[in-house]
Amino acid sequence: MVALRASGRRVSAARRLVLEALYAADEPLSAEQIAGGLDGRVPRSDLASVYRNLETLERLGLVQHVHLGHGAGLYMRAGGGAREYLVCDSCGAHRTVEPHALDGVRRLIRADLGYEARFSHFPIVGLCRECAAHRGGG
Amino acid sequence: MVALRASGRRVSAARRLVLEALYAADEPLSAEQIAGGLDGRVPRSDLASVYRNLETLERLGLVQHVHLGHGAGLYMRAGGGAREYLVCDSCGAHRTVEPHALDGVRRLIRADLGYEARFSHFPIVGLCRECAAHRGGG
DNA sequence: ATACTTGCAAATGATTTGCCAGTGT
DNA sequence: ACACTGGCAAATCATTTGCAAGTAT
Repeated sequence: MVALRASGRRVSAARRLVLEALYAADEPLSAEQIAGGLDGRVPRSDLASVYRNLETLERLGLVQHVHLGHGAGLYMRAGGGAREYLVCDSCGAHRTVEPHALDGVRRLIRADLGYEARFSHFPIVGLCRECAAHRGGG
Repeated sequence: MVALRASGRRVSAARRLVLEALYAADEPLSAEQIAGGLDGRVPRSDLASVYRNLETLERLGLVQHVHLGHGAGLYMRAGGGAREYLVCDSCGAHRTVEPHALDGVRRLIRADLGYEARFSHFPIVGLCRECAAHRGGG
């Protein structure tokens, strides 16, 4: 909230709603879930406003989003609670890992390719151990 | 084409168009580019048909697609000519690498996380060497 | 001849934009 | 008071689907 005020933006009810939803969730949420419109509930904020606010908050570095597959983007708080994702191409399962679990991988990518890799926007896609065992290379 | 016939599908002009476009291109193409409708040209095949054919060809393993950012999916031939992608979050540049350039990374991911990673559907996103040098961690 | 395919139109899903009324500071 | 915001409707973009007519085998 401080960051919002500092940037000259206002702290409105709709923005509170977005931030509270993201801080309460232990999974990344779609814009529609954040609006409150899923599970047959009546949306507590307009979808368009949610998207606008997510964009604002993302620009301020308070929020980030991932694309786990072909569906809607999923939003989560940035910083402390952020996770990185692995999704299985075969069974569709997705699993989160703490950022430091990928530190070695990032280091190797930096050494091999000169890239400072982030796995926060797109997940690492592949075969999980079980599916790889069952189907081999795919 | 052989694979098409073998699967009971037909070899139509529209399918030839898709495959020829993908084999001729040295960059992955959007469905719209494949249809021929970009650059003010008149499409030579309907977009819906292109999408249907891309899906068919992808299911047969002849084609694959990537999402380099938020825009349309980009299609390329699978197998021999396929590349993997690195995109820079900061300058937007994207660069392709031969699949084996990521073998070491894949090996490490297998060892650390038990995943058989593929970087063919989503790129590795991060900061390229230049942007990392200019802006640090981001 | 028959099942697979196409083009065209309309539907869908996600996200964005225009506009005017409402509200935080 | 005034610029920033929210809600609502309509627009946009990428992709999918229904259907009748066309075509590869």
